[in-house]
Amino acid sequence: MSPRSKEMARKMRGKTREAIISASLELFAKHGYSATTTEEIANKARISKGLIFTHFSTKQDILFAILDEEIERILPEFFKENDPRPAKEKFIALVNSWLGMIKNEPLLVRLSLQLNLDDEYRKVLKKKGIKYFEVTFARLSKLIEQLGSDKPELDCFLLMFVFDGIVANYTVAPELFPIDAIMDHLIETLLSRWEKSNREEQPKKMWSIVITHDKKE
Amino acid sequence: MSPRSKEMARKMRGKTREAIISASLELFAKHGYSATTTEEIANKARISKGLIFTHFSTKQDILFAILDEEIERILPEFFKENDPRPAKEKFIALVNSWLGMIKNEPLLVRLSLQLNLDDEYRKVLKKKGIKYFEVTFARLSKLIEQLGSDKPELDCFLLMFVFDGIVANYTVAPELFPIDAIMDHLIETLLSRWEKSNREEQPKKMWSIVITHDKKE
Amino acid sequence: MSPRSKEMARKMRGKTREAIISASLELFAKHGYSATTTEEIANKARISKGLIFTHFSTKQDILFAILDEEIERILPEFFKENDPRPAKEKFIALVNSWLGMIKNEPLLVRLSLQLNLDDEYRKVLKKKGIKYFEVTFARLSKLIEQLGSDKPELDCFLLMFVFDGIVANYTVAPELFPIDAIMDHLIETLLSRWEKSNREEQPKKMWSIVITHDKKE
Amino acid sequence: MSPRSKEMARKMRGKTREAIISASLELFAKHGYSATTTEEIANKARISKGLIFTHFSTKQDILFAILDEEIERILPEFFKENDPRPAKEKFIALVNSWLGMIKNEPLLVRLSLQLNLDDEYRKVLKKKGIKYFEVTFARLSKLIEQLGSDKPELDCFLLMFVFDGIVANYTVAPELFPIDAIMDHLIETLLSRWEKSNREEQPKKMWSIVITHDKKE
DNA sequence: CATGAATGAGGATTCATTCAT
DNA sequence: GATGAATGAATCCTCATTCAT
Repeated sequence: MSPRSKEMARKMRGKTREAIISASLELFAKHGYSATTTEEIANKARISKGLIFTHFSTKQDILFAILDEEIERILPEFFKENDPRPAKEKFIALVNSWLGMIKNEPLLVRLSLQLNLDDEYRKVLKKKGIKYFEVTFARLSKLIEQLGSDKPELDCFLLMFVFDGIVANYTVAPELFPIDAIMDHLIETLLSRWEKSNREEQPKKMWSIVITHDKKE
Repeated sequence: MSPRSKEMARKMRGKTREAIISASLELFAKHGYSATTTEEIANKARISKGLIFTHFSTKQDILFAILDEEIERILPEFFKENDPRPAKEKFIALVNSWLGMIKNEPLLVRLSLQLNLDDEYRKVLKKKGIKYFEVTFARLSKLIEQLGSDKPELDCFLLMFVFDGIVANYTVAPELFPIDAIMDHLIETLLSRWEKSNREEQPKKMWSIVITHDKKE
Repeated sequence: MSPRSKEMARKMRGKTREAIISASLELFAKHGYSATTTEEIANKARISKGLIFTHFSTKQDILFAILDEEIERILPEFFKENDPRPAKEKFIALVNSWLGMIKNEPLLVRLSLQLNLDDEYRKVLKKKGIKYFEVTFARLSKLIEQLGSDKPELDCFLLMFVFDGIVANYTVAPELFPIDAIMDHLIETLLSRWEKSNREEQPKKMWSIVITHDKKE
Repeated sequence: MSPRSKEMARKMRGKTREAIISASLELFAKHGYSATTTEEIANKARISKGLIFTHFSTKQDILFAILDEEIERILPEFFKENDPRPAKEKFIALVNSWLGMIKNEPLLVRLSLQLNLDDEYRKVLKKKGIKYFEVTFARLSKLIEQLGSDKPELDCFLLMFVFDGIVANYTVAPELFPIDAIMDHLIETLLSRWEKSNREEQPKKMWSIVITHDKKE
């Protein structure tokens, strides 16, 4: 008799929206954004194709919503300022939260990595995530410096590469990579080096890159 | 047709084929396989759309040809057996050749990483590259062990993650990442640790992962 | 439900119905029937989309209701029989009421003209308005004859063309066309000619159509 | 063996383009732009749906091409300057060419009239046809003045209304309207009036518009 | 071999209409 | 009656692939 209450309607919309985003995230992450069809999204979300477009005006908008909302949801963790703990604890906490993010949101980080490999979407990603990256890099390298590294920026790049490597491998086949042990091992290696590097001489350069041939074009 | 013109034709075909593969590789690597159209390939290769299909029966065949032929072209380097040099030299050579591959064939490794992130193509990739991965992993971890690592497999994973991280970043924006210095730094760190690890006690575990919340669904 | 509330309901229904018809008429007339969506109608009528379909079973039914009810509302004026006034007064009254209709119901006549230009809807229109047209034509040409025209049918066509021309122009940009002056001028011209044509000789044919080229197809 | 010659290819494209434009013109004119589907166009043009979009990037582009190219093709006739003939001949020639246009290009003028009734497309039409209208109006009213009319602008409007009325009726049912006779009659009426108006007094105003009721809203 | 016009299945998006509340 | 979420057929448009030349 009475119309569906506003409250109810809003709840329905929210639920559907969630379903679309969740289905899209999984499909985008696993099959790629371009290769995912709106029909697949509708099927996975168990809704009709048309309903998608009452929530998002284009397929691309779903992607942007994921980036905006989901990444927003993930990031705050990295921005805790005024952490009073000693550098080492903060460093370990940061690494932990990073690794935790990969474990908790494998689809999101997998999608991010994919988009980062795409000339078109890397720009979008950069715009949305730029502060995150810069702040993280700045904070992390400062922490590393406080921990005794003589080359904090190189160590910082190294960590970030390792994280991307983990994303590239663990998120697609978690059972194959003992990432906790690997990270344990890396962190121990780094911390022990940094502790020593205060007292010790750096070793000489022991190797160098040899480019065997140049890529024609 | 005289034999000569037949040969000419083959050479032309070879050239066209090369052009298609080269154009496709670049486009696939930069915009993704799905997002690349055959028209874009034809334009970049400066041929007509139809000609593509006298060389490849489907778009997917171009991708497979890239994987088969190009990856084949890159890999042999890693399979030199019976290298008489000492372990450290061999290790450094291997790392070098790996890094060289990234620098020489950024498009190829970028594409490989992309495909690895795709549920469908990862299988294809695995089929084609499986021996490469296993052999490399086995050989590398053995080398690492010989160099004194007490956890050669973890170190090996670490190195492979770093390489994927380099691919994920350097191949899309080479100017931003001083990968030589970073690798230098990593190798030094590892080698110096391995050298010491024979004599020294391992540090206690200093950290651990804490998963803050589980992903619903 | 008490009779009173039933009546209320009918009144409400009537109001909603009116709102739908009024909104539809404006949108159909300005953007075309096909280009108008039910959502636009609902928005303009300030009701929900679903409510439209408790009053009309299809979008086309709204159009038919407009044609049936609104045109019905407009037409009776033209059918006053037994008007005892002299022919000239009746003629002027008819022209006046016609012009008044264009001014009072620009949307309705604009929509009618549009539908008349559409092969599919012209039939519908014809069915609904056929008597109107025939009766008007018959009556008007008879009046014109009484006023002294030697070619009452041609004059009648002429008048009807002018009216359509007015609809085609005035209803979309009323500020640009001084239709009163134009009609004044036309009526004077016609009346003065008819008055004279009783006494005078008709002029010879002074011109003729030359079709310069036929449309290929 | 050899590829289709450029010449040949261009001819094919041109033919297909013509077919699309011709089919679209007919369908747009008869069923309306919005109500015409690309599938109908393809069917009528006897081509596949996809081929349409190698010639026009959107359905709207077909419409614009029709307006640009076809109207361009029709108009020059009206712009012959420096016609040395006397005013009356020029006037009759202009009316003739106008009527000829309606007879030769009924679809085009019918479509134009339709678009003129649409708020959105009237703007487009105005932009494309603006000079045509202004120039025609200016020239025609000047001619009419030379022919002795004391109200050349009103007569000019009148003529243009009649033409729109002809378009609105003749183009949809040519068999019903003896437009040659009607125009004959109109032109005679006008010419004879203009000839007399030099000598005679104007008749008094014999009628006036009475608006019976104002449109609500 | 080479071209590019042509095809048609498939993908994104729209929209009249239905339905649970 | 009233709402607006939901549906799915229809529509516009894309693109891998074919084919006549």
